[in-house]
Amino acid sequence: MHGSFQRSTDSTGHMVYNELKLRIMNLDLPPGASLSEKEMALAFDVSRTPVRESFVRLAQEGLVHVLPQRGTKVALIDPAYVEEARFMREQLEKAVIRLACVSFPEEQLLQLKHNLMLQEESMEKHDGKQMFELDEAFHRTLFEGCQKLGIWSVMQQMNAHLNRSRRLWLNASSDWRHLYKHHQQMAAYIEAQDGERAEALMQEHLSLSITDLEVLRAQYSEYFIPASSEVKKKC
Amino acid sequence: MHGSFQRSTDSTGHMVYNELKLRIMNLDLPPGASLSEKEMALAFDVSRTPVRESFVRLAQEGLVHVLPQRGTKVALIDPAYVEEARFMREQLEKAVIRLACVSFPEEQLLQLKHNLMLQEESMEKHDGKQMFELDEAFHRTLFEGCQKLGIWSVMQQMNAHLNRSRRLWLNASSDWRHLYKHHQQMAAYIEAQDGERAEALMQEHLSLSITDLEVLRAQYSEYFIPASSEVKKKC
DNA sequence: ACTACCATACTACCATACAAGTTGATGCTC
DNA sequence: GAGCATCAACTTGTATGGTAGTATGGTAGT
Repeated sequence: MHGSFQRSTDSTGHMVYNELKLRIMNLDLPPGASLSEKEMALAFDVSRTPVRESFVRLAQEGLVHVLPQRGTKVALIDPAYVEEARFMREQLEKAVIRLACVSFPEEQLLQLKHNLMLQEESMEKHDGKQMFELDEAFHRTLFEGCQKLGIWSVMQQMNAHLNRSRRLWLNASSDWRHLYKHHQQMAAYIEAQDGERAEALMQEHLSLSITDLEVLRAQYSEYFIPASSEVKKKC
Repeated sequence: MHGSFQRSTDSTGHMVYNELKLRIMNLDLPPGASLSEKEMALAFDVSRTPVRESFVRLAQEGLVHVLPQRGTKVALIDPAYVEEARFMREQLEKAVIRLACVSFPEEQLLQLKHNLMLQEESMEKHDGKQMFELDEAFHRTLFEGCQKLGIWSVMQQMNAHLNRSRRLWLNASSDWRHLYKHHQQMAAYIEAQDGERAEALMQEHLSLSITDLEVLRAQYSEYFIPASSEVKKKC
């Protein structure tokens, strides 16, 4: 899904797409930033065509908004979508970890444990960026072990809003050790096949994702869509 | 999401995209069918550029597969994805109808009842196509009432595989009256705020989606990805 | 009859040129 | 000076030509 099956580095178009997506998710291209086909074409030293292609892809994922004859902007973070994404993850991850507690392949279990080791290292180095990526990888492995990678893929799309706000959150302070302990215990519950406790833990774990959303909205107001109900979302 | 916020009929590219997507979901363009930028450009009497754009969009949604320098084909239905989509819908729709039983706007409730009336009419006319669309609209309204339309949108992407197989199913025989009764009872449970029964009913309702999947696979084998584990999916 | 090879007719990909619309500033009119 | 028209500098949208890679079918050689 999402073209993920195709080599991502094949064509120029895919390279530009991957690069832009990376920058957007890293907030290197902040929400609301103006893009331009021509400008990007110059920066990447390619023609407008592959750049335009990547814009189409990104627009399809809701990461940018193309305003005909007016310009292309990085999509603002929509608080409504952030909550929806959190809700979606909660339901799906609870169901998945329950499956994992019934049966989970050895290979992915080892991968989880290896991931946990790397998380320890990252915490010691206070490497927030890597910690974020390991967190992603951990949850992804859960879906992989349950043969639900397709669901993970489409979830990532809605996560575009949630993850960017989490990215802001980690810039502030984040209690990584707390999340790490959760992950560690999840792996233990899976091995012990304790679905009940695992599901409850997952719910608690994901609740932390947006606890401080209102704080973030106040601090980085220019990155979010105004809550006003009369303002259309397509800005 | 999915560019749904933009006028769908504005540019030539969007028109081509919408038209192709419609034909694919209606199985008018069957799984495995070969497309061609040039051919489509001639058929729609436009240049290759907007056609190419639409291919990129469709590829991003997993509806077509673009093989560089080889051609573009309508994606085969992946049985694994069909099951994943069913699982995903089950989890999310169960959660949503539970929310609906706590609080549900009057406007959407009326919409549900109106939809049910139309379903009766369609059944009398034995109009399977319209019945299918009304079914879609019914479930969509549930999400709308719970302010979870974003989730509905991304779910539609994974549903591309599930819905096409359901489309095959309705070509055979389908017990629409059974599904209608389910829908009717759901509305009743929502009004009575009986979340427990509503969730159970939803689970039963969605289980019917793929009961005969194996039969379909046998009957329309050329539309599905071979189950063989050694064959790569990217064909 | 069979195989290796090569020409041809496709394909998607990229670059470029042109068209159409929006925005904002500038200068003119009142 | 305030307001309006006009124009210039952007933007994305579309059309087209050329390029490289692939599959196919016919042909020459065995």
